[in-house]
Amino acid sequence: MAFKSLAQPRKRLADQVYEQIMTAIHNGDITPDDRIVQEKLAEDFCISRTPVREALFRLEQEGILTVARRGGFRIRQFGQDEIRELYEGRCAVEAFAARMLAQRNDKEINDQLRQTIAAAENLTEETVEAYYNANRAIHKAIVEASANRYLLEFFENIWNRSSSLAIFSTIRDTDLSASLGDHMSLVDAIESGNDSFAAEKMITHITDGYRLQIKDG
Amino acid sequence: MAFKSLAQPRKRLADQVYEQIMTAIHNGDITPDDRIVQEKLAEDFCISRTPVREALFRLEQEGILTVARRGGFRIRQFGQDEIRELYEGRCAVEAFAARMLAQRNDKEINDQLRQTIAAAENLTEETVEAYYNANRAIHKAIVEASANRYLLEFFENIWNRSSSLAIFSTIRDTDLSASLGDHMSLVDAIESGNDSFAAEKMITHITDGYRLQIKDG
DNA sequence: TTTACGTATACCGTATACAGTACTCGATAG
DNA sequence: CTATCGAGTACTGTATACGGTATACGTAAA
Repeated sequence: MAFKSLAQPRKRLADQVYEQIMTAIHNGDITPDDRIVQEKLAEDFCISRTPVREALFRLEQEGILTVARRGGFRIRQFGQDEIRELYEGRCAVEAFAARMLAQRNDKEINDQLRQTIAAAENLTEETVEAYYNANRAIHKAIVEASANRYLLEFFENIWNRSSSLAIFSTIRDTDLSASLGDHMSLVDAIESGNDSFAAEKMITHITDGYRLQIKDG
Repeated sequence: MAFKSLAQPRKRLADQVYEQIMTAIHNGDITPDDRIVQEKLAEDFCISRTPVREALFRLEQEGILTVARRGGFRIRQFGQDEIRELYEGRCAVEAFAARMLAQRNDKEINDQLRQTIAAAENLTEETVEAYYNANRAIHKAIVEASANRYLLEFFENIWNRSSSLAIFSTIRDTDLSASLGDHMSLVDAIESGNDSFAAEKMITHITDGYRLQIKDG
């Protein structure tokens, strides 16, 4: 007798609300101008305010929403300073991941990374959205390979904040190919086994992306 | 007419509960064996379950509490793997802070750091607790000096998890002086202006602490 | 027309109520 | 004595109710 377990862990409504808002932000269904109000949202979802409340607070704590005056929340906006700091945060996390990978220098992992990069860079459509997703997937793969749950947590923390503005993807089409092509050389650096070199390669890679970003804005 | 503003921003009960639990954990008033139950806690505080609930979820999200079976929460325990990963997380964050400081190489900041370190290392009592606080203060000062809110956020995130076990302070008395003395050389490294060197110096400093930690456990 | 003020309302925080789920533990059958 | 079942209970998640605070808005005075 082999039944599939249907015990779903923690099926709380708040989680679903959280997800829905997250994707709504990602799709642009919620813009930075919109004011998100507990009561209104609860009514839309046809549930009570309690779970909505919980989801909103979580999103606030993660820096995705911010309290609006007149009550309610808004999508958090970023000034140039904060964007720079986000990139610096990325450097800290991802450079150390690269460093760890270089120290380990595991052929299997490196090959796997190459495959992931190749697959991700093979864009079916050349939109900014597609580029963003590919770029994020590649960088996430690197952090995941480092096998450190905190690095991964911080990675997601940083990138999730950008979902509203797609901060890390505001790059003109002309720059796409150049930036994408650089990823393989990250693995080259890792494969050298020189951990400092790998870390610095990652930093310059991210910093290059930042330069394109500010040149655009 | 000059009255003091009594508008207190966001004076929610949940925040107070959060703080209380946090310090209770820090003081050891809540041990990892204790099971924290919403109803019970609400009764202790003489408030309803709603704000307690909110505080507990926040503590869970921050990785300080974890759901216990039979309901309720308990203090999150760490295996050796997770402790190593915490130290790696520290390396990522603090090494990059050191790197940024070396790049800036601002005499005023460096001098300020030296002063902070000297003040913190001047322990009035030679307890592990005192050592922990001094060490944390010093490292926090470095990250604060980097002036990056995300690095600081991650720093707090990591260190707060350790408050239960005081993970980062389980060092025998004999090692205290050695480990404390090393902090000034961190500033030396920053002052060299060589950013990679500063980063690596921080990594070895933290790794040394980790070695002491595992030798102890 | 502008300013001051009172009232309505929008929204929130907290308390309470209710229903469902998972564990405990004792009783009963083997 | 061990295993199975069922009632009780321990907690939770969600809904609802209530009171308070800040904003919006209309009205009257200058």
